[in-house]
Amino acid sequence: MTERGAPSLIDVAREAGVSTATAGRALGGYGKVSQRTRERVADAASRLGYRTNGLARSMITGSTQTLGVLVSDVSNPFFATALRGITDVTQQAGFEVLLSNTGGDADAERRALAVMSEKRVDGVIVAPALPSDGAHLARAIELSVPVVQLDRLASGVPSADSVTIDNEHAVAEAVGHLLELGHRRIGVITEADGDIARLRSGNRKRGLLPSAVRLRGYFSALTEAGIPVDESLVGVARYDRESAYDATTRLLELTEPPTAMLCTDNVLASGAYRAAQDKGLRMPDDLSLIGFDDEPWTTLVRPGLTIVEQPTYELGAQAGRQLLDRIERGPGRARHVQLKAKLVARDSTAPPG
Amino acid sequence: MTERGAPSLIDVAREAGVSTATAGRALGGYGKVSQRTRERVADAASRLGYRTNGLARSMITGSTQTLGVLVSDVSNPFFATALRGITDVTQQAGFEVLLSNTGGDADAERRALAVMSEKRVDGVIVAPALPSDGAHLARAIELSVPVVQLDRLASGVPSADSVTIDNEHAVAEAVGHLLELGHRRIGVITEADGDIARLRSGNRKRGLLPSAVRLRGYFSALTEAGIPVDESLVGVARYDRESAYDATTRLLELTEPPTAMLCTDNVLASGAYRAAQDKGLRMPDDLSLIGFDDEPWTTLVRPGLTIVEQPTYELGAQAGRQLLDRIERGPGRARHVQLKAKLVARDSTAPPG
DNA sequence: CTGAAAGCGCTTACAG
DNA sequence: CTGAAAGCGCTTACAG
Repeated sequence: MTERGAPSLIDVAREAGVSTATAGRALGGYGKVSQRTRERVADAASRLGYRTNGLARSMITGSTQTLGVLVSDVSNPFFATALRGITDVTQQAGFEVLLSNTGGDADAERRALAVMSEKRVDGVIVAPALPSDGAHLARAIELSVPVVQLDRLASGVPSADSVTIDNEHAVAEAVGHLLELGHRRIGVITEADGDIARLRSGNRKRGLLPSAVRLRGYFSALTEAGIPVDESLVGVARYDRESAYDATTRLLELTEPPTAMLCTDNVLASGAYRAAQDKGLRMPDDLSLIGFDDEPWTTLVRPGLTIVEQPTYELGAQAGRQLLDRIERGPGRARHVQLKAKLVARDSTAPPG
Repeated sequence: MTERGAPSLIDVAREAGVSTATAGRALGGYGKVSQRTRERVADAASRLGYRTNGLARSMITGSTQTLGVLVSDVSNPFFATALRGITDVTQQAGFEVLLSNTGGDADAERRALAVMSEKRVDGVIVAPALPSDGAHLARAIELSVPVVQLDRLASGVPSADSVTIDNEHAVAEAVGHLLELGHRRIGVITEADGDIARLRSGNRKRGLLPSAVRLRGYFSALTEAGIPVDESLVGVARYDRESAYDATTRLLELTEPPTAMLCTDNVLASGAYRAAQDKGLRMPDDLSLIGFDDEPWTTLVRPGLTIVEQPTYELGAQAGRQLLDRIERGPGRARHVQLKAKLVARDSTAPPG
């Protein structure tokens, strides 16, 4: 947008009768300028309708005051809320946010990261689409673009900061709640793909989607309670409502259906809730259900949904703070912040009927 | 992020044994280069780990391939979904999106617009926080930053394109639906502030928030049906669930309460729905309710909520297309696209009990 | 406090 | 097809 005849610092300097260096200092708030010339320059600038060219400035200062945010889908309430947390914190500090939707596609994420890097963002917050491969993130850090991971940890990026929730603990609490109520056949709806057997045996913290970490939490909570895991109670869905609906229906049609179910995510929970409704089940008598995330609908439905409440906004805000901090301090030992999620018991859970 | 020792085009050129002009042409995909040198330059670039400096490029080409988006709150599902529409269309065309939350504050919007303008965005999509004053938008257009208005029309910006829905028609349909069912005492929950009397008499299309336009639609639909407007049935709320809850409760406690209600927005609708539930009213027998926007919860609750369905994603996508188009074509007569909203009747509306 | 000059890293006419 | 030179609009040492 270098429009025809947009005034430059040269024009302002001439109008004010000073050098461009002085004009720049007066307008940019750096260096020393006398009160008088500052005013004279300001007047000249406003007379000419001068706007600083941020591109030129950034090229010299090495800072664009711009941050990149990479998520799979802003229209997902989880990311929308986290994003609000990010922007509130970073705008406050004078940074703008460049947003990219990856659609959960690792290649799209790589490309977007490259573009942001060419645009010289000062740092990046990313919810890695494919946590198992963080090579592109590691490369960004090498090029001295600070990276903060949000909601999930990629493997192969030892030096990237992160903000996540304690998923294992959160799920343990949820399963514990159901166990206390007396449930023994507890199902789970999850988008975790891949090899369940390996997931059960493994114990790495990185490289997994939250759904997978939560699924593992489910396995270990049951195991610790001495309840053998029944894989027919694991309903794997794609990441959408419809698929969760189908997976739930399948579980409910088992000859020995679960008396309670846990969903590893809010999108899946809404599909599951609907499926239970359509099946004609009364919650919590016929089925206890636990979802994730405290969205408005969870208290609007009857019964109100028992959920694992994530501090979603705070997750984003914290990621923003960490990135600002990292930009200020420069490279260093990675800091991993883990926020607590907590169970909010409502009316969709009760002892098995 | 001009990190120490990041290779520049000069380094690549030297490594490849060509001039920087040639290196630039080979890497940037402009001008003519022979196959052989193109390869040689590409090799040199990858050997050095070269990344184009987009800042320098933009300064010369006059284009940043970046668009600004200004909304009040990304965590509002309406804006989140519209934003997804915007980014899908514009990323596809090679543009990135700079996002700013104004919190509905006109000053914040002005500041954010100024910053984006300094960062030399190629254009801007904005849902004006204060439609009654579009002076800053007009100024942006003068500086040749194309502006597309989303969801609402500011006054004083004759040359800005826009994408909105036909609110008057949408509301007329909703009210018509209730009238057909036999309702005569129809309330409304709205965030429209200001002077209701003036709103009723006026007929300008610009300068109003969607809520206000919808409220006016409600007035005229009733008037056309020969039903006198009862201002005690107009529940004015701030823009949040709690306030909508209170406003709804107030209407329901009238000695002659409405038999049906319309909410001018999804946030307000969720507050109203809850209020009706808490009041112990059975919908639709005791009260018919209509909301806005087809959000997941509206089909999860019982009864399912009758709504005015906006093409939210498409609203954003269309705004994106229009902005791209405007950037390509340059200034010209403003184009105003109006999308249709449609009534989706579900179970929250029925004849008065 | 102020200015002349150099330079950030590219692309663009202009020649060849 | 390729190169030398100018220039985009700023900020930054370096002198004064």
